[in-house]
Amino acid sequence: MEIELEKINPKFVELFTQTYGFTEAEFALFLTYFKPKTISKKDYYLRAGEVCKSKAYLNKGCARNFVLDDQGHERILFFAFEDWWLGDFDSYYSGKPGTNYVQILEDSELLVISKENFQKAEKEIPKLQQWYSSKMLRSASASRNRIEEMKTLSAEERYLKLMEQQPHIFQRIPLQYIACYLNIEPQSLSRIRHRLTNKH
Amino acid sequence: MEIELEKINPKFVELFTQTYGFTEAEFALFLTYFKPKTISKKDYYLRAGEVCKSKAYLNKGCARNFVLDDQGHERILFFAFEDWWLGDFDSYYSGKPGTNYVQILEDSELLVISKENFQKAEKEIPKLQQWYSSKMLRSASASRNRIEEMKTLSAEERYLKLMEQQPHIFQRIPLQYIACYLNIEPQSLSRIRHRLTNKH
DNA sequence: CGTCTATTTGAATGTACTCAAAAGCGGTGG
DNA sequence: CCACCGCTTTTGAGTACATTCAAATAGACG
Repeated sequence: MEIELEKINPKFVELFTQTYGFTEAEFALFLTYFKPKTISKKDYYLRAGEVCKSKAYLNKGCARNFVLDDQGHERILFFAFEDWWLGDFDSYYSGKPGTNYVQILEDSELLVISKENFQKAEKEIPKLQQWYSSKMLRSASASRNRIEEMKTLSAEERYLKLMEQQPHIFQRIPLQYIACYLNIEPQSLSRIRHRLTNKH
Repeated sequence: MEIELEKINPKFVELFTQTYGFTEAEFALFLTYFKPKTISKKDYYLRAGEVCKSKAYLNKGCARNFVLDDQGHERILFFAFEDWWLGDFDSYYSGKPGTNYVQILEDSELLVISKENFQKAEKEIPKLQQWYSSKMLRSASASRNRIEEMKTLSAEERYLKLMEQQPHIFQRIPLQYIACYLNIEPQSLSRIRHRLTNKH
């Protein structure tokens, strides 16, 4: 199955051709390693217990990445939108069954590249390594920042910060999931929102 | 200044010669890039605002890595002991001034390697890259796990988990710092400990 | 011994929680 | 188009955990 260039998010093309300087030939080769895949709302790209054997570029749609805690409650680690990559980092690199669920929240289009194909691509296009080691760095750095936020901020402050930094989330994600992401009970989030709107 | 092999933590030697298969010559070369440094209790290896231009192996002693939050309160990210590496990851890789303080808690011996020397070493000993990309992975993974803990566990549970997983910390680190690390007020930690000892 | 810091104890407060139920919203089928 | 069902969000009441402010006690160091 061929991937049609017109249907690909321009950011994808830009990332590899501009930022990482792929030649046209390299980019075309790189693309051949991907397979398009569509997943419907509420279905899963990945479940805990599975080994994550591919990276998936989220071309269109959105998803949530969560784990289950000891009591079986969902804990949302992050939401993914267009131009994000889906997967379970730890499982992908360790080759062991992972703990992450990736559930699709809107009918989505993915570009999936298997681990084998990615490794081939890496050998043929060494620039690829720069891309993912910088991605790794940013991911580690983002994790550290999120720890800080969870430790430092009150529920209300976490809500306000999210509103300020990623207001688009509120356009597409149900409040209950946002509450879970912020580690607030849905009832409490509702009260916080009530309090804030009545303040002014 | 030469580094005396006998004074180096055997784990350091083992890591590079065994785990990463450095030849004797490679290891000897690698060592020449390091400079020993001693820092006294309460002094700093690194302060916020400085650019982190080196990696430091903590050969002996211990340290705490912290940042200041918006209100100027210290937030301890982790403690470092023998066989850890000190620095500000983000600043090191970005080349920009960092946010981390690294304060020495016991008179310590470091082996310091500058960014330039490390880059030289990388070129001469390609195996080195494997080492730090796997270090990066583990660090990112550890960060994600800590997010989970902070979100999921109560103050008492966080305390008990630390007691179970890293009891040695309590031998060397003042309770106030442990409280800060666990994101608990020192008074609350004291009460938790009181409650738990009286339970039995 | 005196000073400074760390730890403990006391009392009052508040934030976010739990349990419970009502209201709102969206989709489906009659 | 309306009625019903399921799911999301809001509202209410009571509770618990950890906090703050304040002060006492204990420990470390010169």
